[in-house]
This record gives sequence, C-alpha cells and structure tokens, in this order.
Amino acid sequence: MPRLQLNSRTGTGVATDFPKDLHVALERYNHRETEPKWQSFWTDGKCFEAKEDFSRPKYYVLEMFPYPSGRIHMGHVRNYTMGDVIARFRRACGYNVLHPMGWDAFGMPAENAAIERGVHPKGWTYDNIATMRGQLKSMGLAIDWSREFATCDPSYYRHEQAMFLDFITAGLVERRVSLVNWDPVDQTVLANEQVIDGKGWRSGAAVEKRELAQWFLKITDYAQELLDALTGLDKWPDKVRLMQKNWIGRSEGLTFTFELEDANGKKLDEGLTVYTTRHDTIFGASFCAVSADHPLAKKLALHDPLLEAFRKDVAALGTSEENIERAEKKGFPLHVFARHPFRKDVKLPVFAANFVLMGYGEGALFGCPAHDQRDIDFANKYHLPILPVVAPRGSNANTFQITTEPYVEKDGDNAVLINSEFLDGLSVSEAKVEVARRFEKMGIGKRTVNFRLRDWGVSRQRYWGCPIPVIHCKSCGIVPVPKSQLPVVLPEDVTFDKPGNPLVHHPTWKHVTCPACNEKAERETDTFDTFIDSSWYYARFTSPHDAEAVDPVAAKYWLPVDQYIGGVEHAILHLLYSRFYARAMTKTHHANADEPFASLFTQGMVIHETFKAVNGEWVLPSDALHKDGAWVHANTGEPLTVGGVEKMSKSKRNVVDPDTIIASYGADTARWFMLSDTPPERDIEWTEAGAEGSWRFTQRIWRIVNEIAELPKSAATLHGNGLTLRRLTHRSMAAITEDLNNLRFNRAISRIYELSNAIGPNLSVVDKPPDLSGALREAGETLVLLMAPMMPHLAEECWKLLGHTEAVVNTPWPRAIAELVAVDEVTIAVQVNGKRRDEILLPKAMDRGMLEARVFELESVKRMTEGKIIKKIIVVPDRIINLVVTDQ
RNA sequence: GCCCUUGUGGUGGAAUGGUAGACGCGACGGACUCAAAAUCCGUUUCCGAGAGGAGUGGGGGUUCAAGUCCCUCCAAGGGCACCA
Repeated sequence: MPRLQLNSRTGTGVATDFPKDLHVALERYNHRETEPKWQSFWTDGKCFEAKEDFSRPKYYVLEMFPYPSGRIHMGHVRNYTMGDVIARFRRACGYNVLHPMGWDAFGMPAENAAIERGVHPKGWTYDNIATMRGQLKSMGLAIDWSREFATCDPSYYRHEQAMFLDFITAGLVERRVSLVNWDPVDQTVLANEQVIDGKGWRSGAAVEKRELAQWFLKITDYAQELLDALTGLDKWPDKVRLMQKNWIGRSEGLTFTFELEDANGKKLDEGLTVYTTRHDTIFGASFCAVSADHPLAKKLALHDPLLEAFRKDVAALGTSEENIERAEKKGFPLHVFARHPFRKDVKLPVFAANFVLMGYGEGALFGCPAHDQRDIDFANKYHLPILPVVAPRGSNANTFQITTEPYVEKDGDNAVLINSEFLDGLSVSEAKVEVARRFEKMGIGKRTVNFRLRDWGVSRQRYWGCPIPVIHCKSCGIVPVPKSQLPVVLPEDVTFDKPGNPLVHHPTWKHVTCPACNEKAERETDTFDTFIDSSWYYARFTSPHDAEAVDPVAAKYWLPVDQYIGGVEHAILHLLYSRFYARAMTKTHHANADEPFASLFTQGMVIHETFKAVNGEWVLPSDALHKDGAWVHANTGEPLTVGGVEKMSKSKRNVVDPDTIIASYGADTARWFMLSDTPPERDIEWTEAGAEGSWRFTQRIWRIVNEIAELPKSAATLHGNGLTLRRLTHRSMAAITEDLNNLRFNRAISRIYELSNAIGPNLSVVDKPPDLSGALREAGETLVLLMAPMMPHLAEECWKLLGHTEAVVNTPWPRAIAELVAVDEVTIAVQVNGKRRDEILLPKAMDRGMLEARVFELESVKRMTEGKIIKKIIVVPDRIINLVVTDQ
C-alpha cells in the first residue's frame, strides 16, 4: 500500500498519486476528486439559494464578512467553518436557512497598495475578491453565492448614500468642527492608531492637531437605549455586553455652578459649571480645574501669553502619546477663584489643567485630593490642601489624615462623612442625596447623567470609500445631492502621485453646479468611514438586488440575524455601530429590527508556533524542519529557535496557507481540525500533528463505511444483538443535536469519535447475526449524517456508497428514538463520608430501601462501616449514595 | 490604576454541586510485516509491588459531597485608561 506523503513543512504539501493498478479506490478516500465533485453538485442544484417562505421557520446565519486583503487565512477558515456547520445543521433540521457572503471592500489597504505598487485600488480589490472567492468555494461552504456583493459596488453604496440623506432629514446627522490628527506631509487625517510617538506612521512627520469640519452620526442620542437594550441580548457573550456597557460609560452625577471672583475678591459675571460624581466630597474641595480648551481658559489666554503658551503645550501633547508617557499632571493658575457653595470663606483657586477633557461633562471639575488619585497628585505638585472628608467608619475624624494615597471608598456602609458640617456621619450615598437636594433647592445645580460615548465621526479624507453625497455651495451652504442623482460614483481616473486625497486633486469630479441655485459649487471630497459599510450589510443580504436599500418584506422575514459569528476584536466598534444603525434604519423606515444580531458568538484566534533564524528573521513554518529533535531551516539547514505560540500574522511569518492545507489534506480535514478539541471561543493552535490526526480520521470513516456498505441489509431490532450499539447511536444523535444547538463543536466531535470507536469492534465480529448487521448499518448511516455539517464532502460520498440516491444535503437530520436514549441500568457511585469507595450497577429508579440493602451487601462498604455508626444516608437517585458515618 | 476572563495529566481539553481526567494528540507495549509505513489490539494523573493514598494554581471557608459556590492570595490573558 503506498503511503500518502503529507508534509506541508517541506513545502510541497502534495499527496503522491495513487497507483492505478492497486485497488486503492476502495481503500483510500481521495478528497481531491471528491470535493470538487460535490461542490459542483451543490452549486448546480442551487442547494443553498434561499427564498422567503413564510410557511417555514427561517434561520439567518452570518459570519463577519471578510476584507479582501489578498488571500484567506486560517482565521477565515475557522470562522466560516463554524458558520457553515450551523447553516448545514439548521438546514437539515428543517429551517429555511440564509447564509450569504460578501466583501467589506473599501478601506486603506487598497490605497496603500495603489501608492506602493502603482495598481488601482479598484483592480486590486476585485482581483483579491476573485482569489478569495475561489478559496472560500474550495472549502465547500453552504453559501448562497447569488447574494454576493462588495461594499465598493456602486449598486451597494448608492443605497448607503440615499440612507445617509434620510438620516440627515431625520436629524440623525450633524456637521461640526472637531480636532483631528493631521499629517502635514501626507496631508491627511490619521486615526489614533496611525500616530506613533506623535509622528505619522507613514511619513514620520510630527502630527498636528487640526480643526476640521466633519460629519457626525448622533449615536449619543441612543446612548441610553443602546445601554438598556444590552440586557435583552441574552444570547450575546457577557464579555461583549460588558465591554459595550463600559464603552457607553454611563455615570450619574451632579452638574452645578460655582460663583467666580477675581484675585481682588470681585465677583465675576460668569460662573464656573462643573460635573462631578462625588458631590459628597464637596467639603474636601481644594481647587477647580478646567480644560485648556475651556471657554474660560481661552478667554483669559487672550490677555495672558503664558497661559496661551500653556494651552498650545497641552494641545501639542495630543492624545496617543500620553498613554506612553503617563503624562505628568500640569496646571496653570488662572488667578480666578471659585466660591465654595456652603462656606463663604473658602475660595478655591482655578487652574487650567492638562488632565481635564473638554469633551466630558462640562470640561471643568472641582478637585478633592483626599479622595481621588489624580487630584492628590495635582495637589501635592501645587501644594494645595488635602482635606479628608470621608473616613472608614469608626476612625477618629480629628486624627484621620491623608498624604499621598487617596481614600476612595465609594459606596457601601463602611465609610462615613467627616469634617463636612451637615453631612457628618452620613454614608457616601446618603451624602450625595443630601448635597444634590440642597443644590437643587439653591438653584445652582441639578442631577445629570453623562456618557463616555462620543458621537461617531464618519468623515475620512480618503479616496477608497463611499463618497459623502453632499455639495458645498457658497450661497446655499450644504446641499444634499438629490436622490435622483445618486449614486455619487467614485471617479476611476485618479492618481496617487501627490500626497492627500486624490478626490481633491481630480480635475473635474468635485466641480458641480449647486442643485439648489445652479451656481458653481463643490462636491464633498470626504468619504465615509468604512464602518458605515459594515453597519447595514447584514440587512442588504436579505434583498441584495432590490431597487431600494432593503426590501421590507424580505427584511421582515429574515431579520434579525439569528446567529452572528466573528472575532471579539469587533466587540465594540462594529457591533455598537450596527446596533445604532439598526435603530437609525428603523427611524427612517428602512428596516424594523432594532437589534441586528439576536445571537452573537465570538470565536478565538488561530495561533501557531513561531520560528526564528540565527539572523533574527522570522521563518515560515513551511520552511522549518524537525530533525533529530531540533528545528532547522529546510533549505539552509541552520538551526532555528522556537518562539512563543502566537496569533498567525504576516509579521511573525507563523502562517499556514489554507490553499496548501486544502490541497494536501482536503477541505473536510481542515474543517474538522478547526472544530476539534478546542472550544470555539478559545484560541486554537494549528499543528501539523493535529491536522494529520484529522486526516487519519477521514480515512477511518471511509474504511468503516466501506465495510458497512458491504453488510447484508437487515433490520435493527429493539432486542438482541447490537442493542448496545443502537443505544449509543441514538444517544449520540440526541447529544450531538444538543451540542450543535449550543455551538459546542468540540464536544460534538468527541461524541462522533465515541460512536466510531464503538462501531469498530462490532465490525470485526465474524458471522454477524442479522440484527447486529442492522444495528451496524444504522450506526454507520447515523455517523455519516451527524458528521455531515462538519465534513460535507466525505459525508455525501459515504452516503452514496451506502446506497442512497438522495444527497445528504437533502436528507433530514436523524431523530433519536426516545426508548433507545433512555437508560434502564445505572452505575451508582457508593461514597462513604463523601469519598468514593465502590460502584454498583443497578436498574434505573430503584427503590431507596432496596438500594440501601444492596449497598450494605458490598464488601467495601462492610469494611468501611464496620464498628461505626451510620449517621445519615444521602441518596441522589440514579447517581450516588453517600453514607455518613462516625466512630461513636 | 479600574473592570473582566482563565488556571484540570506530557499536551488540546471533558465533567446540570454528585464516580475528575470523556474524546483527540503524543508516548509506550503488542499483533501484522523480511523490514518500515499504514492498520488493528492494549497501557498511559502522580506515589505505591499491592492493599491503599494523594490530586483540578496556593491558602482558607460553606456542604453529606467542591474542578464547580464564597473569601483571599498568586499567575496568565483581555478590555478601558487622566471620564471628574
């Protein structure tokens, strides 16, 4: 028998051909012939094309659609395999399944490729799509390809533009000036992630802060609703819900206004409004601080060059650099003072400070150093008093002191107010209520809620994105492009030889006439954030060819997505934007499902060993060779060091190419490996040994099915030979159904191993009685159907071999016979004082008295209880009996 | 700094508060073979010859019974990060 050479490490990764003179066809399963054959069968039969059918329950399963970066990677293989198993399983269970695929096709990598390689973003993108589509098809996915689209298709983004216009009408959009990271060399806005050490990632130029008018979607209008609705998303991971909750960041506090006076004690016209969540500590206040961008600081800076210099300093520090530097608290005295609302003699100096954010609350705060880390740092630097006003219950108010570490006990009953006049003795929460009550009565403050969530800035100064459909007119201002003129199509004749957005440099594109006054005007040259594209694609899939963005009938039938699968890296942005978008689409009557994804699953990453050469360069796993217990380079033979097991990434070169794997092992093997052993939410390590193990299992199934196919056909019975096998067969059906319903693929697979392990010994029985043959055939057929969602090609081939004319894809999911799932004998563990001492096989649901009698006959029990007193006997029916004994 | 998650054999991992280690990988032994590969049959938590004992990151607790619940500490991973 020729050996199949399976070594992708040597770089060939190709199976040797099967000699034709041997009868290997029956012995070896040949995925390279079988897989394309069944893929054509499914395609030709339009097996996975979905249609609305109101008489059947629907199931919409969706994996996060890929960015067409070039080639698929193992992370895609894992993601789409999981979705595919669900799609095939639900389909077999009788659901009308929608399982579409598309491309998140706008974005910067296409422009980078254009700049670096001189290719056009469009050509680059569609070429990648063609490659990746082919790769996905080689995986044998049960996808309705008739619904495919790319977000860079004008037929997609025209609806995005129309919807944006509707959003404007509905008051969901705002245009305002905001600060951005500006790269003066590339003349473009940079995302925070693209600013490294204060410099542009590509140009290396010092990044500036620049004020730019931009479009915002008013997601903050929905902050409370998005927060509240998280509770209802009980099929989402708690982790993701918590991340969104923290991101939205609701806080309840108090907004109130200090009276201000100048250095001479003269009251100023305006006051200083601050936001706080610790109004209980008002008697511990020792200063106020405002943001460098606060109107008060701006106004005073007009006559104070030093203050203006300080403001510039703070602005230059930017946002991203601070994290690295752990920027020191810095303040600049404004020489104005805030009058304490309850103590007329106390005057708090007001500073402009670098740690106060203009975007949160009122951009101003009062500092209570004794009970806040940041405030105490600031107070110690500028020699401000530290007045403790909260202390652990029972401590001495006169001697309780704080110097460098704040006391931050917030809630609960173990902290009390001290040194705070009418608040003394109250708990923190009681004091908050009292202070709020007094401020409201005095008319200087009120309870307010603040959110951390900011509005969503969607303008990007980029070419490869959806054009924002507005026109800027000198006399009419901002004029929406009339819907009849949509789509605003991206021009293709652009160049990337100049820095900045090619749309700005384009000779004609932006020059238009104003739709309102017919005078000369200019198009908006900004494009949308690509997160907009991915915020509604799931809805477009329900009616991808409709003349409107979403066909209401289709949307009503298919939405929401029943199962959404993707990486946890999208836990916040994409998933929060989509939730907002769903609401915005409801408001503008484009759809009516407020929550887009009923159930969410976040799968783990694919990780792999890393290899490093002597010169420090990373080495591809396919170039690493295990030789005499050490790793060497396959070509040069030089020794390699094995690094950590990390996420597959191009930079570490620890990638395995799906094409190579599918060519050498087959799609079914790759799919099987991705689902085996590791729970889907955890990171899975790709190993050669594991892949070979999965491959061997495909061969084992093939052998088993071949043998079963040759057995004489006879009925399985409820008695006699093969009953044990039948019980396992039916229990496997029940358990695997449950596992797949709960996405516990690794558990389902272990049960398939168990079933196949049980078939083996029965097959080697010589002169099988007819009822055993019947049980074996049933077990084999069940095995094939149960594994079909994971290994669809092998399943079809086996099913045919077993004599079926209807394909597995059109065969219903097997249903367990209750009588065979039920157990009639149970093994009961016998414990003495909670320790297992023996076990006993008994009929199910045995009477307690009889059970005890049988247990006391056991030698082990006699030995352990001899001369002791039985205090208590605990019986858990059909599971355990525990004898509690003592010496006395 | 704050918040969250996870710690189980050589390894990936099973286990509604009820027999810890299912199933896979690896390893070891055997069968088949001139031999190897493939395949099949065993063994594989640790200590102990055995009876037996110990054991789910460490320590404590609740319970007849704890991998599972509670407290605490340690380690790894993740999220947020001047949010007043």
